[in-house]
Amino acid sequence: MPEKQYNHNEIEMKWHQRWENQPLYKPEPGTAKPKYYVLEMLPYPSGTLHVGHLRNYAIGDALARYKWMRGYNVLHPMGWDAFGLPAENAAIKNNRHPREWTLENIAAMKRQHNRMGFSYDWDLEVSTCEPEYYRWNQWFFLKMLERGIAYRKKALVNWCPECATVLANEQVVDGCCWRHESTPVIQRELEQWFFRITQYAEELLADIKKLEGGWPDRVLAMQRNWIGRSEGTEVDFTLEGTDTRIRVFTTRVDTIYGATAVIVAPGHPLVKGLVDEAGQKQVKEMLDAQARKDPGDVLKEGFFTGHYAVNPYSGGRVPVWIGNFVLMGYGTGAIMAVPAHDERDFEFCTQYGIPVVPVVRPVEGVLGDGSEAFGDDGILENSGSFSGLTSEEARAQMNEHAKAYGFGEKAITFRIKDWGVSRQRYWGTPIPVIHCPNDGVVPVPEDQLPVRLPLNVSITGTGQSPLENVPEFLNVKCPVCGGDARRETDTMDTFVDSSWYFYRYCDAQNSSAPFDPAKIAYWFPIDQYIGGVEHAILHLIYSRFWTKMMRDIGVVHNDEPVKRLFTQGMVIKDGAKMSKSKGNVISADDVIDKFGADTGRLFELFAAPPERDLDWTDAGAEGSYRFIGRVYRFVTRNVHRADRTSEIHRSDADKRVLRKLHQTLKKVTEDFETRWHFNTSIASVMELVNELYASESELTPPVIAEVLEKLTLLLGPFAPYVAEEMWEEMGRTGPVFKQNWPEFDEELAREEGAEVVLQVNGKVRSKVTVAFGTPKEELEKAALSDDKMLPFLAGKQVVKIIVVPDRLVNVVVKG
RNA sequence: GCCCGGGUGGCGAAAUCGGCAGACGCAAAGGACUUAAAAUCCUUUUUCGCGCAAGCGGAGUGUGGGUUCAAGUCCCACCCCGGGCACCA
Repeated sequence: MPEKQYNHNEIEMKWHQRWENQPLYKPEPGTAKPKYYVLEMLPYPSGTLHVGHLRNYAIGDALARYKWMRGYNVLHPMGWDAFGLPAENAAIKNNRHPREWTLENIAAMKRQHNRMGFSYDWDLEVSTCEPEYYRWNQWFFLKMLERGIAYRKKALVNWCPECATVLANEQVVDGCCWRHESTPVIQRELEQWFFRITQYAEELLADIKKLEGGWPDRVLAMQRNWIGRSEGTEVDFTLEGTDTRIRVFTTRVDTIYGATAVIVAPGHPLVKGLVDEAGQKQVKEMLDAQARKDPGDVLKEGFFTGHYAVNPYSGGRVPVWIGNFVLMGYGTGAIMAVPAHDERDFEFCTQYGIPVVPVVRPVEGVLGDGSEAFGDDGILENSGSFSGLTSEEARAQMNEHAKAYGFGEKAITFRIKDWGVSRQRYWGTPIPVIHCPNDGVVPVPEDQLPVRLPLNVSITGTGQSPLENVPEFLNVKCPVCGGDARRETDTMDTFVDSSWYFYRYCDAQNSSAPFDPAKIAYWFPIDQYIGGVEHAILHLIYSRFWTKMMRDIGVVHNDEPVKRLFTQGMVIKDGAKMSKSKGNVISADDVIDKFGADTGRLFELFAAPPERDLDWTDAGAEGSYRFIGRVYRFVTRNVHRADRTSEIHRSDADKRVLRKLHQTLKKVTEDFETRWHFNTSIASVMELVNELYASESELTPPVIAEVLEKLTLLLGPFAPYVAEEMWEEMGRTGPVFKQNWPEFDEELAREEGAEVVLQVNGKVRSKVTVAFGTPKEELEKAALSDDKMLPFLAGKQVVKIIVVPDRLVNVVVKG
């Protein structure tokens, strides 16, 4: 029978058409099978998928298919995050309504994903731009409002002039908006909605322990860093001649006798009362400069207020300064300056002639001899009754002291701040409250949810929320008093959407609750989440918070949403990250047209281990294409020879091929179970195919039958279209991923004999093949009498012989 | 500055527990098939030295030390690249 040439288009279109519009598989809740929830991070519908996305899904889908073949009950859903800004921008540009634009793009992306051959259950599709999704965002909002987790306050917030909206701290990158990397963020004082994520800071930090092993260390380190817990002391300095207290936060209360100034942030509430008009001006300039947060070194600047404060421990009198390097958003917004023991304070104080007073002597050395290092602990001196204590003892005692005398206490400070969720955009879930002149902030009653976005809105991109201009939306009756009231026009950050979308997947059609808790209890936590590292402190910290919040509300029972996280590497082109501005984006569509989805997927798994960055090269992809063609031709020209029932004794080639086959099965299975180094899995399948080509003519029918079947199953998770086609060529029916994963036979996989390396002083000189388990003495004897070994042993004294059975003999000689 | 990764042929990489460094692929060169080209198949390919050759020998995993019979792998110090955080008191 002649071989068939591999034509990716023909094969993929045929199966694509058969599979389209029907779920490839459906999860079966309630079976005895173990469950496996695998999920890739969801894309937003910009309409272009590139090979970076393809890689993300290729990893997830290979895993889903493998788990399915291993008999797991797999949940592998897909949905769409309707990111606000791209939708709004595109809508403005194309003069379209954002929601229409989004839905259209979602449809296009769905077709693309289908064409890539991914095994999603499309009945579970969730789009976060749908009113039904808004409903449950709003429902959660109201629950949080009841519990004080959602609250409103006037605050200095980050504002991106380009987006014309507020940004969360997590969305400010190098002082600029995360979407507009060259637009500096400015500070504005606005009335805003927040989620009290700080209430969970302690737990978010502590529970990182539960994620260790399942999440990459890098991500956990970033989260720890971001949460930024530090233990210290809050101490009140009294403003001289008044009762006013200036509270400072320090982690080094043991150095307080060396405090030679109190420095407050320019944004500190006390500043107004401390400085004159000229000073106010300076403060304002400082604030603006601080808001720009220019990356790099900012010069420390400040000025003396003319006031003094009293150190509660020493009774000493220190000047009160205003300093641009003190941040209102951290600690208490005021510090004590200890120039002898803090590098930053030193820099500031020496500049303005503020004295430097060392009070902690290093364990070795004399105080004031220059040996005291800035940050180091030591022994206290010149510190009143605390002198002589170690820094650690002193901190403990001084904390007690402050508490006893009522001027301070031990304090824990976090770097993470509450999550500002207000956005002045059209897009996003409307915040479900009403402002009434009589009743204040009134929640929208639950039975009136969802508050929908109006469709007759004009998107101008001028910066003001477009909702302000829609009277039908804006003007409502107060649910309490029935009088005229105003609807809230802020919408929620779309990171709210992505914080819990994976819960909704478990019960996507539920119209009476966000989801059925019983279904969550079955599927959660997510067994494997796959995505880019760029969400380490955005999406991944928000969704951890959201899970804990939902647990406290009582709708879920798990503490963490994701058991294992995998962060795949980026796809690089010509040494640079793909981006539109560089013009080096490889679109997934182009790859599929040229090489096919199978080749694209296979190459991306083969070219590098999945966690590492990977260089896209067309030449490399061609190699994977050739490989698929090589397999396909082998299968089609040999399929007629396959005969499982014929009884022919095995040739040497049979034995070789069977051994290689079972070694490959073992290797691929182990890679799936442990490391996910699919590059080596695929390399071993290539080795198998090379062996098949070398032995082709000598193979007997039963071995051909076994090898064709198992080779096809092996390729199923990586190249599903061609696997399906070959399965059909073999006269088999039913989707490949519904077959059982082929088990390997340890006996067949074993080499006939052990190849033992013979070394002299650690250098390989010869090799011998022996039966497995050959005793040490015999190996020694073989080594000492081996032809190639003899020249290196002649005239030398044998000092020692190391024997590792079945592996190696090392003869150590001297002289 | 602090915290994570990483550094191996011309290139992407492999070596999973301290035991043959460079699997597999790309690129390159040569050959077979072909009127020819493409496609395909086969061979060679870390590097240096010796040899007509099969082969033989030396060096080699960022640098310098160390542990060990044996180090890409473990320990110490350093250099370089990538990423994250950074007046966080």
